[in-house]
Amino acid sequence: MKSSSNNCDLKSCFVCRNSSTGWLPAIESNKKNLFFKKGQTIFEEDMKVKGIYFLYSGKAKVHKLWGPEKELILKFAKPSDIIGYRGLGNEKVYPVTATALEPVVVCFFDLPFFEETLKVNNQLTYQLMKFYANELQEAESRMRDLAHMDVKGRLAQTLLQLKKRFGLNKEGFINITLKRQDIASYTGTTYETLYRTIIELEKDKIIRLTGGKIAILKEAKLEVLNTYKK
Amino acid sequence: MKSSSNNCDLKSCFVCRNSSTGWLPAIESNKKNLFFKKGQTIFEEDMKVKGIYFLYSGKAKVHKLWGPEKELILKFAKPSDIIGYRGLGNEKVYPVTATALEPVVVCFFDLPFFEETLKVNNQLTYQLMKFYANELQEAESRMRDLAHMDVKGRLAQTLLQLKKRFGLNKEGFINITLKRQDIASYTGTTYETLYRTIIELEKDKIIRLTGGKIAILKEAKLEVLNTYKK
DNA sequence: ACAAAAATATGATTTAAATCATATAAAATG
DNA sequence: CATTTTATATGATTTAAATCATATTTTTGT
Repeated sequence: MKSSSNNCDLKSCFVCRNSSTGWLPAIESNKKNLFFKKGQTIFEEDMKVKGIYFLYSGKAKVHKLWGPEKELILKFAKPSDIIGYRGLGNEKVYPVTATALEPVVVCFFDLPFFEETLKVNNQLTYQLMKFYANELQEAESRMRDLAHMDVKGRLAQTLLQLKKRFGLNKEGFINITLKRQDIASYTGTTYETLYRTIIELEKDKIIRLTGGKIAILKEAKLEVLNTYKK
Repeated sequence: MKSSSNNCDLKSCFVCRNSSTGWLPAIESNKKNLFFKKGQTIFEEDMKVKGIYFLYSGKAKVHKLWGPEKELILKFAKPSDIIGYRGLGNEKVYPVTATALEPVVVCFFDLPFFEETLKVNNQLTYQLMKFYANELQEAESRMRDLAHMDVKGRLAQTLLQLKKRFGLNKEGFINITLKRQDIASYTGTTYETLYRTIIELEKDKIIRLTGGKIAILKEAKLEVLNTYKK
């Protein structure tokens, strides 16, 4: 993990977009750019919160552990996403781990500076509140789905969300490469069950799998799977 | 549902506690007290957001539907709790339903007034942001548990949370009366499975069940059940 | 380039929990 | 108060998904 400070453009991330122009120099001089390679931990569950991170380039996963060998992935993050914000509640430790899925550059603000920034940028606080409200709604929807929807439906949802979030490349494949295990951990199932289910979707020509990439062939069918039925 | 306007004390709810004293008269003249009887819907999933509610007296459940006959209960609310705040994101419809579990009085602010209140009370916005951050952490923990913890562990957690949230009465029973179905819907399981599991805890003398009330006899055992094991 | 480690691929088996079915008790309602 | 509705209680059966086991392919580190 190297460190530098001239990288982020002061335009794209959540803080920069929602702070007053007068505050940008303060951001400029307080931000730190950090570099992580694939597989490296950006911050870790139960560690003391040091600050807040913004993804500048690369992709990462935000996950919660369950015992030594299970996890639930909460979020796949892409450039300009906030990560570490979950640590802003009353607890002073991160409730999640963030791991780089590819080489990653983040923009980091330590907690004192970030709290200062919130204090002098009410608009930022307001937007952050709204952001949390949306995240909460999403989390609660997924809670309901984990409780009641079957794996196939949840996998359909995962694929639709990935498409929405990461878009498609020129060949029409979803623009992120994930291990099967990570897809399983996001969907809330085991590797084996995920494997069988995804193969089933492929056999039914609803999706196409090539070299770790996924293309959605029949989006409408995924939408149906993702809905209450019977 | 009757309506009045002199009921809430301008002290206990989240908005009153976090607004400047100068703003209290505005709150006074804009709040509406609404009355609901047991079983009545306070607001409903997919309905246009009208405003934000604070429980003044009584208890309520906040739940999300799954098809016509399943649901997941997200929250049991008690006096001074905010409900309806989940509607503050980008969507203009409530993502959840709120239903009175007993006779309920709520304090209601319409959305324009509430947004105005946020604008002139930065401290309130900041506290609300923190509140959301905590709710999000809780929701994500429960997500992980729904994905990986068994019903017995989740029931243990439910009971511990209910105790923490509603306290005990003089006889040492948790201060809320719930139908088995509601406990099941909160725990994320079916009535039958909940029934068998709760009876098992009773047989093991970990809890005591009398007249719809629940007493925790061996809290430590519930804590253990609620943890990763094996 | 090669060994070791990680990821994928699948079949077989087990298990937790959902579903189905039905009886009884308690509560709400005209 | 009688009746309909709602909640509780339990046994039997089915099913989805986890677990176990193992072979093959692909990556990665040295």
